Amino acid sequence: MVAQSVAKANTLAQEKGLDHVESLLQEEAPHLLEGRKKQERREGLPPLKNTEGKEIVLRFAPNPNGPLSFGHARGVVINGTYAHEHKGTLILRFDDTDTTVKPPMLDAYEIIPREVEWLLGRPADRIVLASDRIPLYYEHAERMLREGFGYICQCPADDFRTYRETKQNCPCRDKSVEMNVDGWNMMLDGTYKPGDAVVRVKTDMELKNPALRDWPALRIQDTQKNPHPRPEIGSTYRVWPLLDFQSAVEDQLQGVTHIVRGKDLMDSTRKQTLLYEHFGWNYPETIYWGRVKVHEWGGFSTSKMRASIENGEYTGWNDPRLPTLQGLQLRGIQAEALRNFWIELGVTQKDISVPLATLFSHNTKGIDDEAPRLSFVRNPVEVDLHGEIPTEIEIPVHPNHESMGMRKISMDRNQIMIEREDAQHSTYRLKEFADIDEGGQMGSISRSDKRPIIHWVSTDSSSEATLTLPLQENIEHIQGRVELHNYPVGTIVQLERIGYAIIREDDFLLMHE
RNA sequence: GCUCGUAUAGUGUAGUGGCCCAUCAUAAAGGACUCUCAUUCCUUUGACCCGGGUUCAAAUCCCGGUACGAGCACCA
Repeated sequence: MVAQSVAKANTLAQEKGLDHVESLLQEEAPHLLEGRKKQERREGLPPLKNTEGKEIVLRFAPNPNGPLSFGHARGVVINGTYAHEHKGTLILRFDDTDTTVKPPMLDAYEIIPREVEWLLGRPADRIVLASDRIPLYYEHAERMLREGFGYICQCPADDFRTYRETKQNCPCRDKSVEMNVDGWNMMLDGTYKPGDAVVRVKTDMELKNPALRDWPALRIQDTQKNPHPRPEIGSTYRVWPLLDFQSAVEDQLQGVTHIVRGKDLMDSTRKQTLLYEHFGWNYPETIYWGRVKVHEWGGFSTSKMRASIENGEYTGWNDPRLPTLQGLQLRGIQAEALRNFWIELGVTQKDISVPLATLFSHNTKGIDDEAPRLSFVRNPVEVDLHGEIPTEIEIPVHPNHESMGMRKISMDRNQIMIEREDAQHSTYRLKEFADIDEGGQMGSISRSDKRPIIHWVSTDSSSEATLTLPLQENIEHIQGRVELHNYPVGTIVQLERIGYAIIREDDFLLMHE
């Protein structure tokens, strides 16, 4: 029956078109047509679930062990954009609870908020430092012990690994509340040394996912040897929460409603959800993104970069070869380009690899209209001109915007410089000036044929200059001549037929084509 | 090994059972405009991982395979 009617409808649609069927339906059963509107392509970020009737709170939580990098920008942009779209709150939280493996960098506490503001065009709504909130985490740890869903484990890490793998309960698991409280105090007062004891969350050793079995929540660090870099914290605390515990408790304390994080933290979500169940809390709505690799950059990590900078491989965090926000900023990448780039990639869980060209194309859109044109001649060759050479030539600053005025070029010496490669041509046209015939003989002022158009500088109106190309591993410097200008350092210009570049103290830094 | 996740044009992305011989961007190729290899505009090329199943109907749901990635740290 159904099959027959559907077949009939389909033939009808094929013969007379879909519109015909629709009009028939319109007459016979208009209610079926509702909600059948052609779906528009979704723009921007996927909608957040579960947003009704509450103030939306998101957070971006980096380890302040260095300035922000390209990858961090995703966290800032996605969380910041969601917060903005929902008129909600963006928290910038420093997860600075490790003083040994990835110790925080003091400067980062100042730098990161500025970088977030640059990237979003507005500051984070609230800044939270985990290291300021240790007593709060202690309170929750104690509650965990008193209510029996946490315990002090004194097994060596290796032993516990075996228990986890073989689904055996660790002997410490059955300690009484009193023993656990005693153990906790011994962790706090220094009786236990780093490695002697940890606080674990009691989950279930039979859990299918080994990562979730009685996971560690707090441990002891030697803060005499490795003090926290913040002077006000220093060696104050010996017991420190691990990420999963600190983050989970802090999200609850801050009223975080939505978490957007990398899918490498999926098991963290599960661990933390188990903890939330113990506490009787509701875990925030969580979405994930996959790994992003940039084709041109290998695997940089903050700690690796820090080491490479310290041993002199790079000039600093703002080295243009580095995928740091500072490096990118120095290369003339606009915050808006970064925002558009990350929003376009969205929040899929796919692991992706993107070419830098995608970022550059966003950047070009933002800078082209305002970038004055300038001629830079690489490997210059002198050419003496003959004929009736005007003493001054005017060229527009920007071909699409007359309002940006003219560049005046003085030709007193009748000598120009062109690129060695262009000098191969026997005849050519000097852009915005005149045709040149063999031997530097000046020809027609108006364009007379299809000879190649090349850029050039007047020897009088140009100066020595260096163009710097930041490549993957090394930096290339090209000597040349640039036409005289008085743009300040930091101006983004377009070097004709080369690409966009940013003016620095001593050179031009090529950004991209 | 155990556990979890993802698979749509070269690269990203839209799509949640009929609107889809599949969207948009970027890249590539060609063209228009232009005294730049820029900008802008136009055109073309190009994809649902494989195999089963469910269904009248599958990119979409289910199962299996394959590939890739992640977690199993007293790092974040």
